[in-house]
Amino acid sequence: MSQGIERMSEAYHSLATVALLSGMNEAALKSLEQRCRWQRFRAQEQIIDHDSDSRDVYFVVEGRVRVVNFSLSGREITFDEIVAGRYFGEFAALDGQPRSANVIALMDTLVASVSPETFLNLLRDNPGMAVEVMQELAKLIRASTDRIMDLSTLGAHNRVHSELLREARANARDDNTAVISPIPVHSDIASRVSTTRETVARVFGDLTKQGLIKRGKNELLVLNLERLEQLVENLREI
Amino acid sequence: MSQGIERMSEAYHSLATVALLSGMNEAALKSLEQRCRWQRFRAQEQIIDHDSDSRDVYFVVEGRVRVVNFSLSGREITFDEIVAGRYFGEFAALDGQPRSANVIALMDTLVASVSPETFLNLLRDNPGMAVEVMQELAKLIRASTDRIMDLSTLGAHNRVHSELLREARANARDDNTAVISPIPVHSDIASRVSTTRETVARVFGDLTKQGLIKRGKNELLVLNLERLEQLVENLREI
DNA sequence: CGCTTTCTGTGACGCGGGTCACTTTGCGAG
DNA sequence: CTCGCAAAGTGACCCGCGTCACAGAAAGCG
Repeated sequence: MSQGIERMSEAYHSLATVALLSGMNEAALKSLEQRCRWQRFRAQEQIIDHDSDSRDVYFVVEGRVRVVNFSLSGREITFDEIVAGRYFGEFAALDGQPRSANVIALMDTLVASVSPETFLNLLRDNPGMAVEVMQELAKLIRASTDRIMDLSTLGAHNRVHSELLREARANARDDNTAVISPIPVHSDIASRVSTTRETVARVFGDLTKQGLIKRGKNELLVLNLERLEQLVENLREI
Repeated sequence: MSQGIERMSEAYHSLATVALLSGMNEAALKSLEQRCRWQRFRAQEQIIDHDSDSRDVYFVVEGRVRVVNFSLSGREITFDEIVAGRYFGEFAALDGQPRSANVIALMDTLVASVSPETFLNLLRDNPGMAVEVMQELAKLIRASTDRIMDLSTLGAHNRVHSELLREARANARDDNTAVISPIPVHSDIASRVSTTRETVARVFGDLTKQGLIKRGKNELLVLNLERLEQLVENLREI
């Protein structure tokens, strides 16, 4: 139902930017490129629907996508974001079960998809690739267990702190500050840590008052990374 | 620090009951059996500590183990239980990262462990096995995302309902009832759905009053599976 | 450049459920 | 049988945070 629009299949592009496939030789890669279905999605377009029965694996060649689910009450839960060079949709291909979530393009995005058979053959022929996929899966599980721990033991405010800290660490500078850019939208953060937009706004307000963060023009400044870390640490201990 | 007790290494047993290894020929299996470290743990003994730096993979040959984590406040979060014939500890072996959780024996348990190198070689030599591991990992991720959804969208009471329903479905009979045996300990359920013992007791009390469940001598009777299902469905919709 | 839409910031309210503090029940050992 | 310890009930309290309801601020867009 979701993909009513007739979608033009693009000319072949290169899969050279896909990290998982970097071990393949040129010929094999070319051949794979031709067996791919190439599609372009615009921002907000849905690439995978939770209850469709496709099993294809997608490589993100350009753009960025978000993996989300919705509760029946409409609450949006974000699971992951996948950038160019990475892939998604492998669970269904691996175990043949229905899709576990929706995938939505966050911007204009170019993807190449392969059938589950193609994907599995790829893994059989390239054991190193199989190991890489397993490592990726292990990483996802670790992230999930961390999130379950957070949801089970932290309050909503502390989850926002810890999410902010994650972002900040990824953009840390060496002077105990960090610049997060562009400024994250409150409701996105809320959806990542399972709380409400309002709670995120309140927490950010508090942190601003305490001089820990500051809104810039197009960026969020974390002024004291260390204090933020302590904040998260301490609240875990209570 | 945790494993102070000098642990007798057992004589070699058979790995024939381990599903993952069922594709191996007899000779290879024998050889693997000899390269294993065989250990027996008594109930409540810790097999893997969250912050030890071992990377071994364990096959459960006899018994049953539980995968748990503790918040700094002492709250216990149960992630999984692994029965004889299955395995655990593969994340650390796959990605070389520290252990993601603790593993504790629930009863007298016999395990066989292999080094990460041995495990990875096994996967390289048996592509089918690699696929099986990937499927298993995918299954774990699916379970995790479900749990994250539950934690994010359901109240504590409903999470207990849905956990009870899961148990009941696994032991359903064809007359719309189910028998869960032995009776699950309230605090265990609480740890599985991230709530408190008290809340589980209250929910069970309510369900008993409503005639949905009943405590037997050594079993818990679910008297109306359908009504229980509706209960969970409806509460999801609100 | 004004107009609409999407974000943000805050106050007030209410209730779900965690916490504490006991009591009661159940069970296995002696 | 009864003692003792673990598990199960249950009431009272109370506070975190989700919900509702607006009022500003920004940011697209025609």
